[in-house]
Amino acid sequence: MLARMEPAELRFDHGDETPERLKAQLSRLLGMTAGQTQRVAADALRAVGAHKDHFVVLAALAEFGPASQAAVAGRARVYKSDLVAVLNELESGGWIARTPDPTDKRRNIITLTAAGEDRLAELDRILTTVNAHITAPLTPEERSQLFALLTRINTHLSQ
Amino acid sequence: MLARMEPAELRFDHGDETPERLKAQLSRLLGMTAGQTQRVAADALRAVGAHKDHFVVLAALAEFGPASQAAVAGRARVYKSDLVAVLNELESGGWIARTPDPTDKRRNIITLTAAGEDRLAELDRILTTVNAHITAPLTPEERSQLFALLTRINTHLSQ
DNA sequence: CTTGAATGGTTAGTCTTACTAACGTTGGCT
DNA sequence: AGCCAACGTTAGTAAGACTAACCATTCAAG
Repeated sequence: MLARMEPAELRFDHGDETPERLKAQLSRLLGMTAGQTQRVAADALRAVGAHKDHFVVLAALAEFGPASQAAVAGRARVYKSDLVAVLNELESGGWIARTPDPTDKRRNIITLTAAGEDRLAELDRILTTVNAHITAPLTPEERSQLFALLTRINTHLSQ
Repeated sequence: MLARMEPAELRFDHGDETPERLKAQLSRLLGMTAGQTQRVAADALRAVGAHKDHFVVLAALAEFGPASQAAVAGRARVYKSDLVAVLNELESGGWIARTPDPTDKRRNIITLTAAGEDRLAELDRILTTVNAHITAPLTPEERSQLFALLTRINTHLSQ
């Protein structure tokens, strides 16, 4: 039969081999497709030594300016405990600077460096390509349809 | 500010607090929405002491009949190493039986019990409810639209 | 036949990601 | 002065996805 076990293809439908009940589950289709896209995105970012938190944190800094780690954590939706490692990596890449806040000694001020802006542009470009690849089989209208449908579900499930 | 850190709301758009660049990423929207639905599904299943592999394995047995663990692993898309624990749980619930195959001493034959059919029906009912809840804000046409769009992407990303 | 390769079930372990808890320092409030 | 909350940091948990290796058995090829 087919008992090979490579990294698990996230193909939703394997035809005769897939139980019909599974083919009825939207949450399964959604999960597997999300898994595919995250794999593509993660691979593309890993190829340049980054991962998604790098992008998210750099974007938050670029759009809102220098901020404390707590503020960045809130905007980037990254746990403050996990942010520490991310900032360490970004700092050793020279993409951000971490300086103590003179007006509040508990805080660090995180600032995006010039190199950091370049890095963000690079990651942004990579992810734009990824998104284009993902939605390749869809027309522009279908893409915004999909975006709108997912947004409505997301909003709904956020109460 | 908003530095609260409960289980991370997977809301895609937090308005002013969300960097625009993130709002452009379909893969992020997809991932967060999938995360929401999986959380809802997992919670509902956990409430009756199950998780998604239980459903998937029971469904494979119901639709394809008794089979070896290897065959079940292939159909349910569960790693054979992880299947062991799943079958242990299902067995101690009385939902499946694991008997040695007389014609091939390497194999076990997994059969669904009558109680297992009931269990499958229960889990199926739960997940149907979950899917209805997830897609509550959509019209029936929109649901099949979403299903079709995701299917096309999924197929495309499976090569 | 016999021997080597492949299969089946199992155990163990890795890696990653999401998430929680606690701690020392500092600051705001009264 | 005293207390509580916020800040950054460290450590650790829990679950999921995945790999590797093992033994018993079966299969295929010479």
